[in-house]
Amino acid sequence: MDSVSKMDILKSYLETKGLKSTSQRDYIADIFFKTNTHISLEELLKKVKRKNTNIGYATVYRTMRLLTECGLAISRQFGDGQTRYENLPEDGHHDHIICIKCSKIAEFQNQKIEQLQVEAAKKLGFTVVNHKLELYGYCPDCV
Amino acid sequence: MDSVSKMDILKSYLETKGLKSTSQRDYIADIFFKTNTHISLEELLKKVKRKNTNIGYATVYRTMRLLTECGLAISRQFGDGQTRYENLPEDGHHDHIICIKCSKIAEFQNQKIEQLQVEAAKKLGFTVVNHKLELYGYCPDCV
DNA sequence: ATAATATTGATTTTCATTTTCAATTTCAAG
DNA sequence: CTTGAAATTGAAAATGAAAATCAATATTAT
Repeated sequence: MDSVSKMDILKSYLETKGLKSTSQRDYIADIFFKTNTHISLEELLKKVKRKNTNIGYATVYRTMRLLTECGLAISRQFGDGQTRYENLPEDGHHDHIICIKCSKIAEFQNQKIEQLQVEAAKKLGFTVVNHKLELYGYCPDCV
Repeated sequence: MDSVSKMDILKSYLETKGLKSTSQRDYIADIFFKTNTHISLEELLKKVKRKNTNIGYATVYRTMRLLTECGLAISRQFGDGQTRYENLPEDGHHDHIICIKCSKIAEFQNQKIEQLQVEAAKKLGFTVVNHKLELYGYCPDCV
């Protein structure tokens, strides 16, 4: 199972840093690994509190920093003043389109674009490993 | 001259919004259009104050919001807690491909990709104003 | 020139993030 | 199974960039 191996990566990271394993960290990480969106700390805390009322904001904050440090989470800022954390997608890649007025984020996939990227890179002698594509504009509500 | 036409775009935008043209806005925009980096408000304010001590932080802030709204600036957050503004490149748009080994940066343009982006956005009801595309991979020397 | 309206800039407010600290928990060694 | 050093927790306070406020000022159409 995927979340198991992610948990193992976390455990290894803690060990090498001389940090301790705690029920709070495990719980927060487990919830996060099951998310599929760009989740903010508030949102994650809310999810966590549903079953575990005692966990505080600071612990979620610190756990997400750890996950980011060991590469299990990607912290992103889309311009709405909130840091959001992205769980590593198990399968495919997606790109983002961000509203420059209300900061709404939509995702899309386009195989043709990915293919053209590889071709454009090849023309310059580059081999593409990874990419980041963000479109900025107006969402349907803000046009 | 390019900065003239950018200034024209700004002027048109102000007009359609019923906003007024002021010496501060013109001055800030002019300075910004000459930048080549990802500049923060603090940095821009500092540049602006060199010749025009009376302009305040708030005005720079508001001017950059305007420039962002009309697509003349791109606001970015790299994770250091500061918003930075990127000036649109003078000679049309280009994307970047970055070598993950030696950090060499090459630029490319691809009209077809841009077109597909607009289409992908339209499917979601978005109107694209600008975009950021970064490819990461190996350059010819590092393959 | 006037009046209506927008802008300015110093300041304050807001709010997400980060730090602090006393109480608690973990874990390796005895 | 203890013990104790060291890390963790969570509530609360501090931080600081971004956004809002407001009286004074500037702009623009008439």
